Amino acid sequence: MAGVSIATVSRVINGSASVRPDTRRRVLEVMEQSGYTPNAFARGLGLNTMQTIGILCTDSSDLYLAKAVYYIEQNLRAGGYHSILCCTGYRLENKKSSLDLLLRQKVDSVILVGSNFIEADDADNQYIRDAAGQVPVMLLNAYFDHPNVFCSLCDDLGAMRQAALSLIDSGISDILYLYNSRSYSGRKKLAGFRSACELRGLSETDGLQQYYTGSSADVDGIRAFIGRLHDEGLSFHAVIASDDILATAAVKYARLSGLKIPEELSVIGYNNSILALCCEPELTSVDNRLEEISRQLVKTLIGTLNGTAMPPSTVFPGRLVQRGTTALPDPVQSTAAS
Amino acid sequence: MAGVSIATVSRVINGSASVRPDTRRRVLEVMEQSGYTPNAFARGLGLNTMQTIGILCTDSSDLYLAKAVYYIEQNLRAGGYHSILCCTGYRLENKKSSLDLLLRQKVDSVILVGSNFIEADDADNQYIRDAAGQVPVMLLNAYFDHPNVFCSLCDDLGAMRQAALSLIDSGISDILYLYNSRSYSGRKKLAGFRSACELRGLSETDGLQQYYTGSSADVDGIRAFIGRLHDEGLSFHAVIASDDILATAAVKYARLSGLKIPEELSVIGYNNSILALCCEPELTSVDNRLEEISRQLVKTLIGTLNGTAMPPSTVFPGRLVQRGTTALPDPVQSTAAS
DNA sequence: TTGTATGCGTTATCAT
DNA sequence: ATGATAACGCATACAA
Repeated sequence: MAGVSIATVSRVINGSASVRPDTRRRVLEVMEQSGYTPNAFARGLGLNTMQTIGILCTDSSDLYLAKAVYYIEQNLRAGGYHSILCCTGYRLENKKSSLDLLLRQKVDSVILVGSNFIEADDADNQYIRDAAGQVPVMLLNAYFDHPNVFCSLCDDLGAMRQAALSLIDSGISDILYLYNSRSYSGRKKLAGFRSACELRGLSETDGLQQYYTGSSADVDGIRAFIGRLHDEGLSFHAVIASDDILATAAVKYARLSGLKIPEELSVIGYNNSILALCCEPELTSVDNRLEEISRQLVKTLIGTLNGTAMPPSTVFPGRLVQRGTTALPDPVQSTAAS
Repeated sequence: MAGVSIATVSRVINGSASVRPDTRRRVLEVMEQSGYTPNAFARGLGLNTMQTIGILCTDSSDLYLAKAVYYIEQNLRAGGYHSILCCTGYRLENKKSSLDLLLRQKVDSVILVGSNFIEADDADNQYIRDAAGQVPVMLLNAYFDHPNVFCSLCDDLGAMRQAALSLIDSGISDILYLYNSRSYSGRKKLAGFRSACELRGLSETDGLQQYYTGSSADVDGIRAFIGRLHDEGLSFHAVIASDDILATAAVKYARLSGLKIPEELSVIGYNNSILALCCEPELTSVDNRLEEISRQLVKTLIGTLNGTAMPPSTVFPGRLVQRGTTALPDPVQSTAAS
């Protein structure tokens, strides 16, 4: 002790104005040379917060989710918050128990990364409503209308519709839509594709909307799946995929079938990930503004925690980044993957 | 309160044996219907732990590091620990301050993911020694000999040497070694390549060891870099890369130059990542056993925290997974990327 | 088997 | 401007 009471030390730590400059200096000096550090647990107990946010995601090794987690963590830390990560997998029970685990740990908020947390059957979303009763619940790229639930997302429907319209208007009417997720976002993308078809009067496209059930890591399996579709008589001159990896597989399919890209087969992916650049030719892909929606999410969160009223939902437009797998007129300027 | 003292409640929570079954039942019942939850902060203060591990990594959106973080988090949670993630970037100052941040948060241990935390100048590693004075420090795929520092890693040197030897013994002596990291692991891989060259009497290969300084996300830039090397007169019939993305760029270079793979150019990557499967043809790549070393790391950590003596270092062998970019004799069985 | 009482290291309220 | 002291909610040593 530097001849001063515990209360004054606390005031120095928290930068209270009502402490004489030389007293502050003396205390800081002792703290320095004694290597003193405030006990975070005691602090947490007193303040009822340890400035920690729970990040839930189904699989942080997924290309897209990993980037999202990265951006979120960066922004949170810049805002003075710690990030506790929890990968839940895709089973509802695990999502629930993981969320509970975080709430018991008394995080200040939970961020649900990716739209896999919004179930199609609304009764299954009760766990989200419950959580919102305790802390602000943040949704990245998903939408859920409920008090204390905040969303930051890309207009996947609009972006996918625009991508499809671009292809259709360039003269291709037999487009295979390939998807592998029925999450909130997955449903929106599909709806966007359908919307484009309707707008252009392409009504009989059901057979051209194909759901791939296997692992998305099995690129060759996806390629074979596309090959089978063709062999079974499906005719298509373009593939729009809900994810770059599906699109990559489509490019491999074309190569192994001797189809020229984009002359005989156009391909559009989604996410504008590193995979788009690894492809040959490089993939045209929809950029869904992951960095922006992540930043906005954290901004909304911190505002909410500070008691500021924040918009319950922020939507960003997508952007089609054209590269070598399409030959669209009036191409958007190509940019590096984010 | 269910007619019982606070001490008994605590005993019930912690599963003490000395509490009558019907008392326990009564307490649990009240806890259930009142929605009681133990306060994690108070618990942390009393026990001096919140069962939390700090995970440090330079960039959790990196393909390799993201997978590592994923495996580690899975194993930690299975062991009853929470994971607090902190992405530091590549600057030493930020690594130090991030580590301090975690220690002040009173994590039970820190895990340094990837070998970017071991500096070439040993004086710069003092921050690791300091940390080891407070908590066990775990290193994933790096080596550092110091009390209370534990390592779990792949024998990158041996794996890379074996990969190079395989190529050389198949008759290719002009191999371009392409790398983009001088981390501990990066240095070991380079040493492995050099060792193979020495073993086979290929002494004049300095010009064939090329360091790429640009962003690893710039696939086309890497491809162009390789093209320049060729244009400047460098002759090579194989490329061994320290990372799958560099290898992917080499494959693109070959395609755009009209070189047949593997007849005119063989390519070997490293990490056996999803990129290896996205390539056409698929990449031969070194599997560095990320899942195993991650599991071992957490096993060692939990043992240490439980007071069990654990080996300071565990090394796993690498494994060459042969695919379409090489035509090696006696091929190892091809498997899916992990 | 159960209850009482103390300590954990802060923050915050109230005096001084 | 500073000190004394009461929470904060649990675990635990000790008493019963």
